Amino acid sequence: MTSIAHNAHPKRRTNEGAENYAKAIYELQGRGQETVGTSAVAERLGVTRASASGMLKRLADEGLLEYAPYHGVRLTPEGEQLALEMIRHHRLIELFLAEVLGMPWDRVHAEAEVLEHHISEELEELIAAKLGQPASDPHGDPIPDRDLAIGEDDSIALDELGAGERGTFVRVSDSDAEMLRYLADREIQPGTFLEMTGREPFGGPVLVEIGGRAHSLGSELARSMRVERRQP
Amino acid sequence: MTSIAHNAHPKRRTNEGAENYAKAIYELQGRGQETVGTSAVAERLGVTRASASGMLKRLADEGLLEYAPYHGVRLTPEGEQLALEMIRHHRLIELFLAEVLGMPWDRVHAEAEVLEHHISEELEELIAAKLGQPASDPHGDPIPDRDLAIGEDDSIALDELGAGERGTFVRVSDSDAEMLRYLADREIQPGTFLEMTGREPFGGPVLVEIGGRAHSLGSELARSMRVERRQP
DNA sequence: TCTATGAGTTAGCAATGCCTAACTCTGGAG
DNA sequence: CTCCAGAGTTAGGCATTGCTAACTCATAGA
Repeated sequence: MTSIAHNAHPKRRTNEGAENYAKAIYELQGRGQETVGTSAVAERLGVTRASASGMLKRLADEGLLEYAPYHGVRLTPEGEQLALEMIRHHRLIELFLAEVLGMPWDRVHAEAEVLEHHISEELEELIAAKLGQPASDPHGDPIPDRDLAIGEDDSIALDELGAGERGTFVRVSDSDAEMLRYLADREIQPGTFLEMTGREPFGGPVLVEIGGRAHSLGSELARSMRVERRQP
Repeated sequence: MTSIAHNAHPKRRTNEGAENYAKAIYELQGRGQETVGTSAVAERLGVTRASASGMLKRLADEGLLEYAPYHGVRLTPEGEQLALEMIRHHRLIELFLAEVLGMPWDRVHAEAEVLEHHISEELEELIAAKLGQPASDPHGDPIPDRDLAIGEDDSIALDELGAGERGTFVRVSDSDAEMLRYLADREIQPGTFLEMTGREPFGGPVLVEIGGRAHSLGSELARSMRVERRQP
């Protein structure tokens, strides 16, 4: 008699907490080797400092990060692998939802944020295959490959581009749906060439020309958009 | 300043427990109005009786089921809605994985079991649209429609078919991967016509003819396969 | 150097959901 | 009608992950 529990969830050890923290820390760490503070992690994840502090301590015990009390954390190689795995899931899912199911650009992030923790390795591979092993998601963010290698990012904020300089818009944060809708409405997508024509002072908008049309982009937006400088 | 926590998970109150219990009870209740026992629920979900007992009490407090201590539970209309919502998710996901991503028949169940709790209403609708609002999943199970109405099931177990009777194989439980592989190997799928030619006594195999070929199917399998009797 | 302030931590509690151990109830055999 | 076996429940834990309240630490300004 091979009676099997119909809906048995084998060893569903919920790694979701660790996965979210690892991803948040990875994104906050940036290129540098700087440590990340408890408050920054807490704000990013929308929890209190106390909650983050407790969690960071636990994740350090698990070997996912180096933790110097009162002095911040840094991911260990294992922690970084975990973060990259989640980022790969997230971006593959975003692209899949947009390409295959036609979900609007500004809504894929929220869906991917949940699903990234629940797809199997097999499904990840099927999605990647369906999309032809893509190198970047619909927002222009690079997708780590199967071995979790990720291209170096030499982009700068649009904000940092000098007047008269040209560049290619490469990506934008995927987490602000309003910003994404604004850009989509103006047909500004990753890959677009642009020229910085000038800027208003005192936090005023940035003036760019894209495809022959002049746009005036708010300073907050100009800080979120990443561009690759084009040498003249 | 509309600073937003990047990865904030709004009100992620984990309904997953309730969803799994509701689904299990729905499936155990069958057509009838009989109540379902604590042990049956516990076995189905692979938890102890004590765990199930506590959970049933809590779900009753939440209005998902009627609970008479020592006398079993029955879903309330709200509980049934919840169960049907999960069943719709589950079966749409199974079909989607098989049709769109080419995942093998015997592996879609496990993946759907997890994902069913995590897709948004919007994604559910996009999947249903992509599949053309399908009426049944790859195992032949009916999919509740958008309003959660589900076709009445007048199928019987293959086991109950008399010798010489004919029928259409309509579905099989999706939860035993080995059984599914066995059937797939023999090209026996929902929709196939068959004729019961006889059976061995004392729990022996059932003899059926399918597409001109004779098959001898184990009694456990014959109890899991559902057929619609064909009037001569 | 001293201290206030903000960053960080600890303590104690809550909700979910599972466990084992020990109890009680129900219903059928005698 | 009684009693017992098995079904069901309660009690007491543990792990996860969040919270508030109250504490400590680090450091920059005076």
